[in-house]
Amino acid sequence: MDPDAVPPEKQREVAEAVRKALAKHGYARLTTRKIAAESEKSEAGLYYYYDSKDAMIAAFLEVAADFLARELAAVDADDPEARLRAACDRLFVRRDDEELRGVNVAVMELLSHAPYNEELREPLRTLEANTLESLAGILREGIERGTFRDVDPVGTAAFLVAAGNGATGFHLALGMEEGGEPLREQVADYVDSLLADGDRDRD
Amino acid sequence: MDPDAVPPEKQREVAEAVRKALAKHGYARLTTRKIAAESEKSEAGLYYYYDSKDAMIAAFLEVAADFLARELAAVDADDPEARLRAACDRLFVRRDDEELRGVNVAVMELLSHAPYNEELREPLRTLEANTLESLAGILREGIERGTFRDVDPVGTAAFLVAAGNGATGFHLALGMEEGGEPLREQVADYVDSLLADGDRDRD
DNA sequence: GTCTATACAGTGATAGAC
DNA sequence: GTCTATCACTGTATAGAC
Repeated sequence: MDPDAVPPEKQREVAEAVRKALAKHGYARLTTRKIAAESEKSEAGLYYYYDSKDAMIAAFLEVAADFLARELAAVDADDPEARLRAACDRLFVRRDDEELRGVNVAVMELLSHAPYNEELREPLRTLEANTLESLAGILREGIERGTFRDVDPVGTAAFLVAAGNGATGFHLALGMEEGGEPLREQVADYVDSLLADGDRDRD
Repeated sequence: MDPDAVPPEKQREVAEAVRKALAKHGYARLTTRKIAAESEKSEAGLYYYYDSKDAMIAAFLEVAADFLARELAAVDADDPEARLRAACDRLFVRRDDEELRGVNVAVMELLSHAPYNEELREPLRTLEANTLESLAGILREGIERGTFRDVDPVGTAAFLVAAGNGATGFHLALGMEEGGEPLREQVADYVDSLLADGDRDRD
């Protein structure tokens, strides 16, 4: 079936099953059987809506991207500095947040496999590009208002996204505890370094 | 066979075959047949030295960790700032470096799968811990000498490692071009922000 | 639409010849 | 030590009943 023809309710169901299966087994060990086990449907039932396993995963990525975009957009502070800090807070996922943790690690595994899987590459790019653009937008506004120094908004946003993704691998996937609760201090420090000179207070 | 009993020459051969196979197919699609195809041996030949596919991958990780550790230690500048910049240069792999690119993306994929694979977790932790300790050592020395501000060496090193890993996923695996050649400007800027106040020059 | 049953290819790993 | 042949199993995807 054409992915766009799948009823939204069914897409959400499949995406949720894929999410649970990924959190339990990881992408490299993901099978259609395991997806079905997390769903109300049988394997064949899943194939009624999706033509392949990859299509099911792509459906999950689409839902995840929407979710993340909504979360980043929901920060309603007016101050660009506060908005950037809130966005970072969301990007650097806490160890105890079971659900986000599973999703973020799964996205990292899919992302690392993107060079070998054309079908998943585009949805992953979209997800990352959304996040990047959210941060870049906040930075752009802050630069205009004089809150931030005159940095490259997109490059700086990319640096933060990369650090967030890497922290997911380092702290959540590998379980490395170095640097305490995922780099919150370092991120705060980095955001400090972006502030316009007048606004900066460092001890 | 006990992994420690494998002759070093044979381990290097298998590790090299695993590296090539990973670069071509990624971890999720890695098979013992594909490893054998990149080696001079047959599948059964590989099993003479290693008891399982995971053991072959662990052998690759061990070799990769040694290689990376040697490269980071080889930076022979005396100045901590120069050493940190050289280490970052190595951590943020360039798009055109085919070989390192393959290795780094492969390590990222394995790392993201670590929660689901006990056998690979420890070698991966060792690899990352080595890198972390290299950077932390440089930072510690620089702080003592007054080159760097009094930051947390391990936390700061973790932030840099995370950013480097994330950049691998973002730029090398996904092929996102945002921020130009993998974040070199942003990294340089971040290192600037670590310099002790007296040493800093910003425009 | 959803199921059970199944086709058919490929998987990790082993046996046994050389 | 290294090979060819092979095993038992699991993988994705489809057929056809309901």
